[in-house]
Amino acid sequence: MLEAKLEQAELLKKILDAVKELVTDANFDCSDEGIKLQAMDNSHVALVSLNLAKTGFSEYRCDRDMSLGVSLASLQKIVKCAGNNDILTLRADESVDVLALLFEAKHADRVGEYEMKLMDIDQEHLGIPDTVYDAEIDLPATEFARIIRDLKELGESVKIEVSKEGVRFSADGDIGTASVTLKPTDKRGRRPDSDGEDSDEEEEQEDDEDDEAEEPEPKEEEEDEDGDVKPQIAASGDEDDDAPKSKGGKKRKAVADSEEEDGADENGEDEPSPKKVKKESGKAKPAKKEKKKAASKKGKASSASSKGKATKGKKAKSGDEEKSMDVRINLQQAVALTFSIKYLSNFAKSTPLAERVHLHMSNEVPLLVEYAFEQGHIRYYLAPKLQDD
Amino acid sequence: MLEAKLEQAELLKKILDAVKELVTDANFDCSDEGIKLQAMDNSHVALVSLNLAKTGFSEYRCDRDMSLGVSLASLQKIVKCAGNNDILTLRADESVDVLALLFEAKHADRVGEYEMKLMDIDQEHLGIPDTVYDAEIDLPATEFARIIRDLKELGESVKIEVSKEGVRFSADGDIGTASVTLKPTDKRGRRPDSDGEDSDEEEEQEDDEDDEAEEPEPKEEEEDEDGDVKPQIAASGDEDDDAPKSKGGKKRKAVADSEEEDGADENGEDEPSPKKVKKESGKAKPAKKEKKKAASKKGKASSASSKGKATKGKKAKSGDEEKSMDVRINLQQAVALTFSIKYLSNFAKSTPLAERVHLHMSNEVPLLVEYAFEQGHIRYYLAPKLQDD
DNA sequence: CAGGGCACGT
DNA sequence: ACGTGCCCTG
Repeated sequence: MLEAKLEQAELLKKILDAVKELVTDANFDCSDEGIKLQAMDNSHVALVSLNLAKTGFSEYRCDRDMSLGVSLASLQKIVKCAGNNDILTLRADESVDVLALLFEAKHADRVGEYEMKLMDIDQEHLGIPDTVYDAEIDLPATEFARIIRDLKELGESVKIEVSKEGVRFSADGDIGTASVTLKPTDKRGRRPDSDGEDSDEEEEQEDDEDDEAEEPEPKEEEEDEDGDVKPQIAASGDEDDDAPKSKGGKKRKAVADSEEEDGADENGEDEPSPKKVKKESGKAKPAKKEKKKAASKKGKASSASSKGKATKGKKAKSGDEEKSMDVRINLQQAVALTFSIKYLSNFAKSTPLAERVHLHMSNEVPLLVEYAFEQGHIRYYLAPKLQDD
Repeated sequence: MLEAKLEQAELLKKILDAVKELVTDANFDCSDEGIKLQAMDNSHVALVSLNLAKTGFSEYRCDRDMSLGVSLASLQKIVKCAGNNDILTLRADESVDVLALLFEAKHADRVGEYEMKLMDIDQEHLGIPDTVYDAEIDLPATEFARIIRDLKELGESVKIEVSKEGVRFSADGDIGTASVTLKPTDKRGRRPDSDGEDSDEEEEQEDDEDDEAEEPEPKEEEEDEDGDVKPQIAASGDEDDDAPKSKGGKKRKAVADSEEEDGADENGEDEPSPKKVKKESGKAKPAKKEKKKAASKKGKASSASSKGKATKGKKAKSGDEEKSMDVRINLQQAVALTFSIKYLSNFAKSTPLAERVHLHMSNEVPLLVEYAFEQGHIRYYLAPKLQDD
């Protein structure tokens, strides 16, 4: 029996928008860790890996591992029936032949119940090799999307070159050549913008304990970002992509942290309670509600924007890194790889899911493009083209 | 070697939007005067003449005249990769087989470098005959666009009739007939602020100072407007690029005259126009405020205003008249001509480039439609249809 | 001014 | 699916 409650149906909408063109049918693998989806794209060139952590749900229960074979198009049709701010509950029983979806408007008095037939999909669960990446680039997702969109006009392949000086995306085609160069923002983790906001909140220390102090370090905030994070990121990219083991501090903090803290503060409330209100002031999740009214019309927005501000309380750094326009490059070794723009363009459809995107590259190895969000992440892998000239 | 820097990439975007449907490939003729483009439209019916003055660039250098054969579609693709506010630099070396474009975001750290292959286009450089136009109409570009757009729905041809009373655009087709009449705004530039939309040509009875009686002014203004003001309208069309030859002759009235007047305003008048001075003062004072308000509401406004000073550097008043919603008609002789709406509709794509458009007409002679902006202008020429019934 | 949503049309 | 135009918001 699976029962998972998502506070905002919008998340699922965005995920489906992001992935549906790459993958039309896939298994949602549910375990007590959360829900994962892993699949090759239809042309078997790229790999998509979605992870929704248990902690990303306001309620989560999965008695037994189960694989739900879903037609993404069908699921999308149904999910579109939910309001962006509806509370979405997924439910499946042992039979695994049907997925029930429940949409509840926040103000109640409107309930949608849907059932979707499931299908059998034989899933080739390919392990993703552990890789230590030579270059990691952390940039605004919109910037990445823009570059890819632009270059797509001129050619079919992008060459991505990373060096100390910056990242250079280039393409050429019939009409000419193009290149866009991004210079890294100041090396240090310093964020140029006003981090003042985050200060207002409570314990930044808290995260330490969550982290398990795997990395003993004094000034975690900036450090982890620039310094120690990269190995972790790579590590987390292993086959089960988010193995609970030694996950990167950064992600964990952003997600688990907030959740746990939530519970801690209020003694593990799973559901909305009056007290929550108080917490909300500081919390990320709550903030969304506020947003909602504003967002109601727009439909989108809330998550990302609220994140930046609302999240700040906890990991100041996490909030910051999410919102800034910085370009960060972490480089072990210069890298130059060529990829099919078409796929990158598809990956970029995940832009609405996160403020920033992380590119991980090593020569000769598939590129990893990651969009991390509060409840989990989407990762894409794409093998480079051979001719890197 | 050509190197030209445009402060706002947006200008080039707009130009390409405006022209690309009429002309798909054309030579950009670069000289130390600036950059010009002249071409027949694809069906060889209309003529397009673009002029970007050297002074329109924040930096301009052209050692040697050169003709860059450009595919406008390709150029547009590339220019779309620039942000509207990016600084755009065009560069071409002697080889003239490639045009380099550099886009720099104002805040830096993002640089786009593009190269476009050039082509050989044998250009028939047709001289544009000097013409003294019998009728000149100066009206808001949006108004013109609106009329053309509306009439296009009903027929394929527009008849444009200009008389003392105003301009009348009419068309007819299967479903019926249509006509829009614009009455010239009150002589001295009075403008009713209350005009609702551009759509309706308001037949204001504002002959008097209805707007703001606050300004009691001598009648002479009106007359002089009628009498000698028209030259001013012409004046806004700067010295002509298109027909550099013998402007002296017939053109003198429309063009040369205006030039002189320019000077006249500043110092002494070359030609008798005693009232002129007075007129200016009159104009300047009363209506100004109102107009401004109206313009702001429209939203576009500002940009073109600069033209006034850049182009002519005349009085402040000129700036004012540029942004107003006034319709000015300068008439030597009544004119009635018929044109293909399709072309006018294409010309109207230049609307984003300027607040106002100037129509110059004489019987039996091609219509000249001009959009003047800070950095230069675009002119279109279109021969009338024969049946002027 | 830029970005994002939305409805539209190709 | 994608590009476009329009409107609104930050």
